Amino acid sequence: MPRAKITEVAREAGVSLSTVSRVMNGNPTVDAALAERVREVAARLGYSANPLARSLVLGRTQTISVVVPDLANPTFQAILRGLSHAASKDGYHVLISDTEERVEDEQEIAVTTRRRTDGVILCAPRLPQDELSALLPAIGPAVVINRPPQPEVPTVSADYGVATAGLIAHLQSLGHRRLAFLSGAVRSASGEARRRAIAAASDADPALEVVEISAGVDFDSGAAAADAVLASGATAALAFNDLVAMGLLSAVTSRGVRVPDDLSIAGFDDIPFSAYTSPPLTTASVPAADLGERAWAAMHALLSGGEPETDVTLAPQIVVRASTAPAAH
Amino acid sequence: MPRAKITEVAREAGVSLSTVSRVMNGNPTVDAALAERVREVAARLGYSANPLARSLVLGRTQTISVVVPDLANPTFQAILRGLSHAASKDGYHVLISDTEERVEDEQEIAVTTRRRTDGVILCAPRLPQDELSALLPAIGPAVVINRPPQPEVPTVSADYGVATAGLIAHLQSLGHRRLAFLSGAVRSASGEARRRAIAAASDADPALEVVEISAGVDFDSGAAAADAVLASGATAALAFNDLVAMGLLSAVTSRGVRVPDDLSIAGFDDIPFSAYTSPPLTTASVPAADLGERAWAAMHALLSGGEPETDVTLAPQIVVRASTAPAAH
DNA sequence: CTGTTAGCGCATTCAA
DNA sequence: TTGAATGCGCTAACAG
Repeated sequence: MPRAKITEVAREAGVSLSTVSRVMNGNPTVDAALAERVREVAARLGYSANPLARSLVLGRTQTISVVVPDLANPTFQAILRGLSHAASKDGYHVLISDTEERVEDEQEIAVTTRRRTDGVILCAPRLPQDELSALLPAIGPAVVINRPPQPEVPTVSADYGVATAGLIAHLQSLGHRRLAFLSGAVRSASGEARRRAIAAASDADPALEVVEISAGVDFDSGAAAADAVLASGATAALAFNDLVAMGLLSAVTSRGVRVPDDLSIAGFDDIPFSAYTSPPLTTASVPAADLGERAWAAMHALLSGGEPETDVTLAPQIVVRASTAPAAH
Repeated sequence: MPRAKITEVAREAGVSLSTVSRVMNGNPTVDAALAERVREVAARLGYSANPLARSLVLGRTQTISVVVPDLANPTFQAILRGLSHAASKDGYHVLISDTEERVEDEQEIAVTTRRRTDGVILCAPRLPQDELSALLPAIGPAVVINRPPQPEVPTVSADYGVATAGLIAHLQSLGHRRLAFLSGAVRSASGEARRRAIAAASDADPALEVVEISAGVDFDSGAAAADAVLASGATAALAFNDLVAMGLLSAVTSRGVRVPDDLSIAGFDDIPFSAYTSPPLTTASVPAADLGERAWAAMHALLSGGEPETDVTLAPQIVVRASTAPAAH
């Protein structure tokens, strides 16, 4: 597919290539008739400027990078979808990088991908803060998703703290006093937020007991934690996310434990299927697609010299479904 | 982040920029000692070649485009994941375009994104064949997913025909004689394959009756078709995909119909959640991530002058779970 | 083996 | 208003 170049259009239209360039970029300082002729020729030749050459000379690519830790995770899928949708509405393209949970590669991947784009939107929940701090200046403009506020860099996050508090309050109102918390990824940012909220709730109500059980972030690790949850004597479990909750739900059910009669289970995220488990899952609904959209909005502001909102926080909504019920006495 | 350029490295190392270029590209015709010095300086300055400039001069970007109709669809998510993983292993980046089901924009989106990359992998199940034929030459190298074999262009597909046949055979062996088929997207390629397989099965067994009920491709359209399915008198339903099956399952269950006792339901795809509905869904498991990987393999071959497999077909596997059972007498 | 030169395709000074 | 140069940063002929 040999595409027409600007010189051919210029020659065909009998003008210089600068004139063609001006016309194509809508520069009004071109004689109307001439401009029309150029447009005609360009249309006839199917010409449009080579984006690569344009990128090189203009110093911008109209493309941004999105770095996610795991494309298999429904939450990141939703973030990506919201992001992609919003960016394309503004005429931007999206280059995607899946780090596949290799935290040790995250920095290099981010830096590498950044060189091909105008900025990076980073989902790196497990990257240590000091490394993040070191990375950010190297990849700016950047927007960070689901991390605490960062200096100089806009942040867009769901508030896992209030989500946790809300879920705990819900469980307490149901009479639960002993909770199992399936902590997910070690040292993840949102994990810390959950932990702090739990500590606060414990402080506020001495009758509340929360036993932390370490688990992973996916379905299987939820299932694997079933015995530990059952052994803990908790009447309700707070899972790190819906995937974990579903794994736990599946595993305890197959052990003959009835949910929510014998054990209440709540998750985080409200991924698409959470409404259709049996019983449907009580969860804190994280507006992931919105997160993606807001992240783009911040990036767009950065890219166009505007003032981005610095630290956007979206409050998850507690969605009570059927996996939580009053504590058995 | 002003990055070091090749001229600075050259100056700093006291050599010409071509020497630096040679060293950076591993050209062996450079004196070992000199090369070492250059590498040292490059490392010290944190230099690496600007990919944009490289792309312009080399005529390749090390990036490919993936065009999907809907990023919210688990199947395309899985394809994308497999693709992204495979491509990144080969040092390629992935630019993603979600056409958001706007078939009328698919061609322009594909052409536009193609200009920024070295090729496009196209998921466009609903694009009419004549438009596809017209599009393909304009975006080559291209690989097409889930469409019939195309001239000149490698194709990677799941065989929805054998999947349909397998599911029907399964249902027949269970004693079902009257099936409801929830046809999904009008004029989709895989839809045609399903339809042909149904026709073949009907021809082969006159006792088999299949009533086609038109529905969409998502959960809601499955739910919306519930009444029609129930009214059809079918003892089993074949849904266009798992999403539709789940919608149907949910809706009929809430109407007091027991699945699978009163009605058997089967889907297509085996999306991650299909194993966890209640009852778990019988479905034809489409290896979506593999599809993505194979599509990349074909593209990679195209890009490196190799011979791609022309028409890869992956056979879905019938996964019998609990949503199908013997027909009630 | 190394340096010089010429583009890749375009936007943008600067003159005219 | 238009055209002729210059350069974005790099690779690859071509000489030496």
